[in-house]
Amino acid sequence: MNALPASANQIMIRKLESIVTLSEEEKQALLALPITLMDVKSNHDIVRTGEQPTQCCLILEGFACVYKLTTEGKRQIMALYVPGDLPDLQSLHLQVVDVDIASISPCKLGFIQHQDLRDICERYPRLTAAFWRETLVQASIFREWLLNIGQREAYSRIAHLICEIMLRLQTIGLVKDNTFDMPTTQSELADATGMTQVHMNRVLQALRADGLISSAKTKLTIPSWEKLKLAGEFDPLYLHLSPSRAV
Amino acid sequence: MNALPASANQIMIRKLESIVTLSEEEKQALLALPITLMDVKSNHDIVRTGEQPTQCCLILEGFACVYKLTTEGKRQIMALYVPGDLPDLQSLHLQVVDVDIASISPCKLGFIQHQDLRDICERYPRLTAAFWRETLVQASIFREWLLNIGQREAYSRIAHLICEIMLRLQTIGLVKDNTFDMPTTQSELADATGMTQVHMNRVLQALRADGLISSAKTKLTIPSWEKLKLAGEFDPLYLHLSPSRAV
DNA sequence: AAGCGTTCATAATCTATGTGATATACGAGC
DNA sequence: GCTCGTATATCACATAGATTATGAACGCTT
Repeated sequence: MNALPASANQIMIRKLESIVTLSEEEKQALLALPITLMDVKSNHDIVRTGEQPTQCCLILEGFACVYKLTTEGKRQIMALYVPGDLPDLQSLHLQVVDVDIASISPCKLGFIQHQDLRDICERYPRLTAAFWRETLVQASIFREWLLNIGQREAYSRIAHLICEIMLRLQTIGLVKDNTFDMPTTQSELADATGMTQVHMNRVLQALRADGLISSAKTKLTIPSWEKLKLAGEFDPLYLHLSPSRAV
Repeated sequence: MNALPASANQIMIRKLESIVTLSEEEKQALLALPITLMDVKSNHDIVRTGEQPTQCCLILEGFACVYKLTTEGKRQIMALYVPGDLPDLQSLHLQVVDVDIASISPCKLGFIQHQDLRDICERYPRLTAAFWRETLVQASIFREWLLNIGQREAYSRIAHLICEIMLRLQTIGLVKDNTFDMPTTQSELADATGMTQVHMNRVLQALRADGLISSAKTKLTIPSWEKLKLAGEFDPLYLHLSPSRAV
């Protein structure tokens, strides 16, 4: 654990402002929130099923995910988390964690004590609403993933997922020239979309062949947002972004 | 809309008590909450995408669901709601509804004004936590459904869904002799599990042949909870029931 | 009691996706 | 520059589940 730079709080503020409006006073309060930093390697378990955390995790750099395993060892990734996200905000009110949360790339994390969050929420009721709203948006994303996995075929399913990640990265300023860092393996994308790595590979190639995506190392470029959006039937309403951020 | 009987509030209290503990004072406050009653027929839209409700819906009798449609008209049911549930509690903090909510059987509904909920939450902060927690449990159920649809084969997928419904009905006292009312069509179950009605019919017959379920009209009987639980890999942790309710 | 809509059941055929195996490319450390 | 581990790419083949259709059973409504 290192010393505390101001930027961790600012990343959280920027994220919250993508879904709510904050007053100057509320921002000041958030800026004063103590955040403990930690670096983790790729594929590092951050929170495990059954734990009862006393703090929440904030992603500052890198990608993380929540997943569950079936008894046969199949893994479902239920969400991908990008900088600004609070993957286990739920633990503030659900004592026992029922999922595993892990990094899928090297990550810089921040940890915020539950007690500090409770205090700040008590003093600024609109922050309660803000954090609550954040958990509701997460739930909304789960719903959309259910639609995606349950009803869409592989091709548009992947297109939809890429649209979502791009838009979420955009709101925190991590997209430049339609290009962003996507440090996910095909295996992880497969586990996130309920398909096999082999099929993921096949379909990614189809998407490349159709000019919907192009990649170099972990950088992903979207030549035509409109075309990808169409292929993925993507409607960003479910992300509940502030009016200024909606696409 | 009819007159207000006391039972609507009590159903909500019973539901909340399955996931949190309430003080006498908090229960009194909930009992005083004005709830407007309404009866709706089967397959009636309760809330539609794009609406901005000023009230929340409470299921008192019957089953409801949230769903979304793809552009090709395929429907994914993302959740089933039973008496005690608040299907659109999210609308308290997400202005625009991004799903459709509909009854799937004749329902008795209660409506609670957002403002009344906000007032009661302000006066009793632990009720804020209770309602927030309820939305977090809903999110947890979405996550489990993702695992179910993404990774489990049809047979255990259906077994899992039936386990969940039975347990949720049990917490509000709607199961007697391992039997409960399940007014869902095979088509709706298919849409909830990401499969076709034809295949749902096949697999339901397999479950019956294996003695895991038996049905008469809309009544469903579970001869052996343990066997069904095993078939569905069912672990109720994700429902976050109060210790006394956990199975 | 005839007619109509809905649900359930069943069959034949088809296809998107899974399985398992292997090869190749890439990167990190020695 | 080699070695090992991990990620990507391919292939041949298998199958769970989709699709399309049709008939029977069961209320409702007229």
